[in-house]
Amino acid sequence: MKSVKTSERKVDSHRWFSEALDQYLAKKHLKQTKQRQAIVQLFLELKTHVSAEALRAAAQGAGLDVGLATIYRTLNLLAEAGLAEQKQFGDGHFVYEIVRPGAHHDHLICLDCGKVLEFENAEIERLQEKVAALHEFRLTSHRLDLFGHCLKKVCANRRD
Amino acid sequence: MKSVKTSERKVDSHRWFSEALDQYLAKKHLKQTKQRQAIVQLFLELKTHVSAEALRAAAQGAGLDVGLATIYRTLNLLAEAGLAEQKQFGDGHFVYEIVRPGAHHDHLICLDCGKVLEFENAEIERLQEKVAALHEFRLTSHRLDLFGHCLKKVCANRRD
DNA sequence: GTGAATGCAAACATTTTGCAGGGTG
DNA sequence: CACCCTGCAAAATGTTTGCATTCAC
Repeated sequence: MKSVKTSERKVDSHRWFSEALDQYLAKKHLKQTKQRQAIVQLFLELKTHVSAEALRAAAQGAGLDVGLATIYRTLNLLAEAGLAEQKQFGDGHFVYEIVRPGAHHDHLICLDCGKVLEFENAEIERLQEKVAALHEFRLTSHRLDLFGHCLKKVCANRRD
Repeated sequence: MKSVKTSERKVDSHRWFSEALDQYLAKKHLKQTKQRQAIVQLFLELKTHVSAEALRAAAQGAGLDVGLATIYRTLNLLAEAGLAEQKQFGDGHFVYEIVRPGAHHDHLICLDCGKVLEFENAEIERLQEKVAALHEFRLTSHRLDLFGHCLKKVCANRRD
């Protein structure tokens, strides 16, 4: 069994996404376009908590000129396809995040440097189900954000 | 030891809030006004997850004509004073909630009828601290929202 | 009487929508 | 060649701000 080259493996790690998208587009009789591909590509590269503005900036940096409206439309499309999730942290604007099937995580946010770490905790999730059952709820999703200060030296604006 | 009358007890249950606000206003050399008192009163009566719009409607229902700007300014004042918290559930607009000292709770939100239940779970909070410690974070706050469908008959739009 | 609060309207920031023209299946 | 997609600009939404007037201390 031979190992694949790094460049190929990187492509592979995104392939499932493109395939899932193609499938969705076909099912809905929607079309593949240059802009859509570019946005998706950039979205996959930036990979975490991307805002529409950040994507537009990235697109311009890559020499592409994509309208903001198209970016919003594409992100909403991805959200409808279940491939991305719209989130909002403290302030009032949206960021988008790739949804990997079966992979859920929560967030740990540094109030000093704005860094966002992801974590998973099965026990917390189990307790959430317990709480929901107690109140006669059937859970479909949840959001858990922990806010605080990261104590590492790397924090750009640490207060000590 | 005599029991107080219900009406008195209700006033009492809000008194700490008004006193804390008075104290804050005095400290900051700010003023007490008719509108501020009215908004705070309505806020306390509506008590959970109030939007600026809802407060304006309540004010109009009570015969008062308060500008939306004043409502926003008052709510932001309460937030600065640490007496209210600005939150956002799924959609992109703010709701405000009274902060009782030392009383924290999380939310259970029905996606069908929009109802919001509050709950507390000490064990989940303990696990959060554990997660934070693991990543070298000092927590200052958190947000946990559970989304789902309430299974009770009372849900206005239940899907079954 | 000084400085803060109000109401209105205009400004703002972010996201959505309508429309004419261009591109994809 | 039908229909979707794009880009632009205008609209919509929710919140904030500037300014003249009114009000609380």
